[in-house]
Amino acid sequence: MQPDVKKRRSTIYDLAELAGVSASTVSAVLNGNWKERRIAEATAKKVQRLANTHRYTVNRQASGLRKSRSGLIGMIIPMHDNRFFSSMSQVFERLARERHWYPLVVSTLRDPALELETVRTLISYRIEYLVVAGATDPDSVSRICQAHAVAHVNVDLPGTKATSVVSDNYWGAQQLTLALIDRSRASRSPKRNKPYFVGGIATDNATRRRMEGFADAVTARFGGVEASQLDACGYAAELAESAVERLHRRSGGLPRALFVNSTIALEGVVRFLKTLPPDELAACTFGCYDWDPFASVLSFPLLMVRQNVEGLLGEAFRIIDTRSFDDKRVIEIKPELLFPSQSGDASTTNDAPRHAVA
Amino acid sequence: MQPDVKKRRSTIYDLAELAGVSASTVSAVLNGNWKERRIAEATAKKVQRLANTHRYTVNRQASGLRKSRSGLIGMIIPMHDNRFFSSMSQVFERLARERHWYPLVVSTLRDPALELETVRTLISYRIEYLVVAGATDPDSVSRICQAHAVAHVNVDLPGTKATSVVSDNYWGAQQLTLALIDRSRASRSPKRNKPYFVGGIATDNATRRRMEGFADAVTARFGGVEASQLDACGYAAELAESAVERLHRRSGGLPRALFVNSTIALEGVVRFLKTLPPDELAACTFGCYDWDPFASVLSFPLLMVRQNVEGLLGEAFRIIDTRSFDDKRVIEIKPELLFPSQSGDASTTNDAPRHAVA
DNA sequence: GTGAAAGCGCTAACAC
DNA sequence: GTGTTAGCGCTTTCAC
Repeated sequence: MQPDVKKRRSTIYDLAELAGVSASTVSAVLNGNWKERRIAEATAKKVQRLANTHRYTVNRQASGLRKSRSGLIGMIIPMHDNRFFSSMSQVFERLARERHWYPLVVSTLRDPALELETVRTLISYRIEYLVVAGATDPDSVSRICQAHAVAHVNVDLPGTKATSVVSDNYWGAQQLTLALIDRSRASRSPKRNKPYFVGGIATDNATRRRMEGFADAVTARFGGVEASQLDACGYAAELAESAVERLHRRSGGLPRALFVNSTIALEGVVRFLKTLPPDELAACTFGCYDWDPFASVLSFPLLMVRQNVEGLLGEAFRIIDTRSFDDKRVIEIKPELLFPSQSGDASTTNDAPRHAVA
Repeated sequence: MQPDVKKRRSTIYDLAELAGVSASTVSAVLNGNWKERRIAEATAKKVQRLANTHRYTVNRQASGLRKSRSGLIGMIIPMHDNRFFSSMSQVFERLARERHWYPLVVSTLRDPALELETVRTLISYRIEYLVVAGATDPDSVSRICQAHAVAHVNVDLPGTKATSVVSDNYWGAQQLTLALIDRSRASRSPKRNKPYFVGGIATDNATRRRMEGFADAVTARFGGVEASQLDACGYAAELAESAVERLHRRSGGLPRALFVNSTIALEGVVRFLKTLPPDELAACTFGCYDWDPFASVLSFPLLMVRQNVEGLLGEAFRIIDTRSFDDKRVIEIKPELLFPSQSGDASTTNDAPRHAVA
């Protein structure tokens, strides 16, 4: 098939024979510990030269087996095709490489069975650490890892059987809400003179914490909050679209401030807003608990909250570095609040479609 | 550290001892080939039970070493944090799993040195196949792979030393341009009565092919095209922003149709468009050679081209499946043209921020 | 119907 | 300054 292929990949034995030395000498040279073994520089040079010309690469299956170390660190995520998790992958790789570990990122599609199977396979490849990000069932993953003595950390979604690092959703929602209120203009209509929250699922931990942050911020500014101000209508764009349409109809206009609980919900909201006359939008201040570079070029100003991916994974690696796996604490990392002027800043760094550049 | 850990992971020898059989029997049972070996059903059952209770998992470093097979298939991409490549990862994983290969996706940050080092490391883990996606230097990667007899395919950016699968940029640009023209309204001003192309870098293969497609489509409809209609101003949003601003000033308004060469350029274009009165936008038909769900909720209709990720990788796997690595052909895959109504369809499936769901 | 033994490629303790 | 040797955990051939 492939041209120029050598029948067999060369091994340290091949090199040893060619160099007229033993395999252990070759091994020492190639592992860089030949000085301790006080191998002659000439021998070392000769072996290195041979390794280069014969394009030798160590077989890490073999060396890993021998050393009972693989050099691998794994991370499972629900999916690659998502802004948040793909930036997790990017940061994870960097942090792993800084530590001379080889990063393995695999998605599990929010399928509990695939999640466990994937973890088992990663373990069978003898990963040394595992980051469990956004898992549907972190505790089952923990059970498997514990049975195989694999150190691990939960990220984004907490579990009870390992240390977890999650976003501080309460704080983020509170800050976003306060900023929205402080930038909004009062309305003469009492129904419209208050902020509203839309999107998400009330039984989700994250949505619940955000609703709490929202409610507390509203109470701090207005002395109270009503149930009708929060509509955890689900994440789908269509649901958010009709939720805001309903709100608009009920209140006779847009409220003074609107807290949208995700970019996907925001898509629906924007679809509805497009049906309104532009000056109506000016009466309302908009915020989104999520970040998207494109959202910053919408026709109205938008406050956004961006999860602190560096912070989340930085903390996860700190736990790994210091081996404090068994605190079983939940560590919260504050997200960032982005104001309209800065919301698009980061977009230039990542999405340039240089993939099609020759 | 971790609680409940057993000091040593169990091996087939442990199971063999517990079951009172030999390691080879255990191996046969766990590999599912005990019927051929005519091992007693009772023995098999007993071994399987023991394997379960002791949470045995095969050591794939060891079995891979012995079988000289790893079960691993690798893919390198420039980065995870990008719509196109993250969806490549997603599709790649699915296609690999369908074939019972374990997928390894690693990013190389468009760093030629990291690219080669990553490939070498993947090879040292004994991947059996490699998909080289969007590489800066595919031919150097090919040389390494060939030296180690690793079968591989280029995707997105072509090379000369292995079969390549790329997007049909010419066709996509041509279709987008024709659709733009046919949906646009004539302008009384001659300067404005023609389509313009903005964004990208003229020396990039992809941009060049798109410019050719654009030019041919314009020529087909208008009988000719002028150099001033194409401005490969670069990918950055700011560059596209000022390019369109310039065009607008020069022509005394927007042209009848505008072809924007990437979503990042589109961001800049939108930023400029926001400075115009809304009715000016109605005079122009907009298209973007790239896809983003958020772009579909902009205040004006937008045609988009989406790369056919399934098609690209489907073809790459077909090449692997049929072992036709050495055609060294460049296979072109047609992208999809999305009209305003359908442009947002796919957004609901992927980006739901369920990552923060408990 | 099952076991013994060799060996995949490498590392590291020990020998000299 | 370098070689010998054992063994990591597994698969597979051959033996009985």
